[in-house]
Amino acid sequence: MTTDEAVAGTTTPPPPAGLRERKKQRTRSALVRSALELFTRQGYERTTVDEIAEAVEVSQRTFFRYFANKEEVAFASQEAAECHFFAALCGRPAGEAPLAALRGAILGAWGSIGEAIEQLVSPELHMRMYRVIESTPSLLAVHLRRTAEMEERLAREIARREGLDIDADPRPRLVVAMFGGVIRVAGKLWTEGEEDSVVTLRDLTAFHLDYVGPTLAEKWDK
Amino acid sequence: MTTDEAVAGTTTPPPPAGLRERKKQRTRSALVRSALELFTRQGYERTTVDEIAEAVEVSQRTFFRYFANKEEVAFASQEAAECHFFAALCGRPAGEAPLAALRGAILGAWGSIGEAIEQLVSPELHMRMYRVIESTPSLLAVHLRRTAEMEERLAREIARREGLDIDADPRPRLVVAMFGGVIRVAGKLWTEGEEDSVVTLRDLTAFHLDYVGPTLAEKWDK
DNA sequence: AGGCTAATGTCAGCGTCTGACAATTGACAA
DNA sequence: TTGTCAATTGTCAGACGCTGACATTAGCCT
Repeated sequence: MTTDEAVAGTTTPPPPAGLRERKKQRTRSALVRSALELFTRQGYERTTVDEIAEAVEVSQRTFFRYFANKEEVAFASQEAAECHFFAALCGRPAGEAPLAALRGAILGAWGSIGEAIEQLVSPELHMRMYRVIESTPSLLAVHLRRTAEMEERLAREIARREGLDIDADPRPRLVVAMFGGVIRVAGKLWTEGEEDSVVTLRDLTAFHLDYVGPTLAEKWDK
Repeated sequence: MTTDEAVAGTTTPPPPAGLRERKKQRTRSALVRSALELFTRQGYERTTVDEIAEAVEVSQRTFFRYFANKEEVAFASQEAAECHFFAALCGRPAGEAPLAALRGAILGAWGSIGEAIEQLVSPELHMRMYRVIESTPSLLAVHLRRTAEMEERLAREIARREGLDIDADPRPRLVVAMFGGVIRVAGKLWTEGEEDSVVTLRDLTAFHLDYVGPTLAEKWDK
């Protein structure tokens, strides 16, 4: 491991990697793009893994070497967006109260969502896929589990910021649970609505976040 | 439909039904019991549908006539408990504030959880299965989706109680989302803990509910 | 008793996913 | 450049979840 990686963690590694590595990345990207394209066009259940693999001209077995299962490829762009959001939270000023930091992070992340994923898929495809996820029972289930995992990470980060022991103080998990609930409500309403743009989702999120009021929102006394 | 059913909704139908019906109920119960027994003993993934069917001496095809998929049988006792809880909410006094009603319903339901399910499986098995669900990724995902569906029903009931239009006022969904988040945190801590009893879970839930404070907790002005 | 219908069993087949082994291809040094 | 090594991929077989179609069994009702 180089010094760079050791310090910066998951920074973008030097692009001119070996031919092998680049080929792998291209195959992976192609699989994601073809999969999301097929999922959004004809539905998740009506798309077989064979179809996806065939579209990229690899074997089915190769698909399962890149993705543990059919669901995983459906969340590829979500994964990128979530990493983006989490990084945004970690970048918030230390003095900010927990809920304010979460609010700032999500609104900022929604604002610059394009940058984080456009090298993988277009923002339009990403958003269409989000709708497919919300309206496909099996995908919705996985989505909620992934969300729960993210909330656990968020709670730990909040606890770290506040200098609290996450196993002794329930407040980090509670404020994150509240926050997550609000995000879900906003996202669901957006899915059911007409407007497609990311901005609409951003505004809707901000509006709903204002409803939770002062609970656990101010600075915590230790 | 008789007058009885029309008034009482899902009341216990007259037990002396036809032989056919009783046989079906026995088969279903046997499938649930065998399934939960196997799931809790050797794990969900390591149990095949064939095993379950074989234990009850029916064909695999028959299993899938009783349950749409392998997951469904895993949630049979949860289903009963959830119905019990929802009924408890509907029975709360009309004057109670939303969060207070939810709180009263869940604590009451946890208290009398046994009655609702002990005719299907033992409370111990029910609780052991809950732990399996929380610790099995695929089941956890489904559990969270089911929870989300229940929260939608709860939000509608809250809106009804308060005389609000659920599509116009976000508060019913928000208070339920908050509530659901708290329940999840409590349930998760209980799963990770040592204590097995239902009482522990009940107390843990009550304790965490007290943390959400006054937000959306008081009576709402229209 | 005998016909009707619901419940069950059997069979074939699709789709997801995995292990094993062989074939291919990039990486790297002699 | 070429040969060796290791990583990537393809092929094959098979387990498991799940479904439609059809035959068989068994409760119900006159």
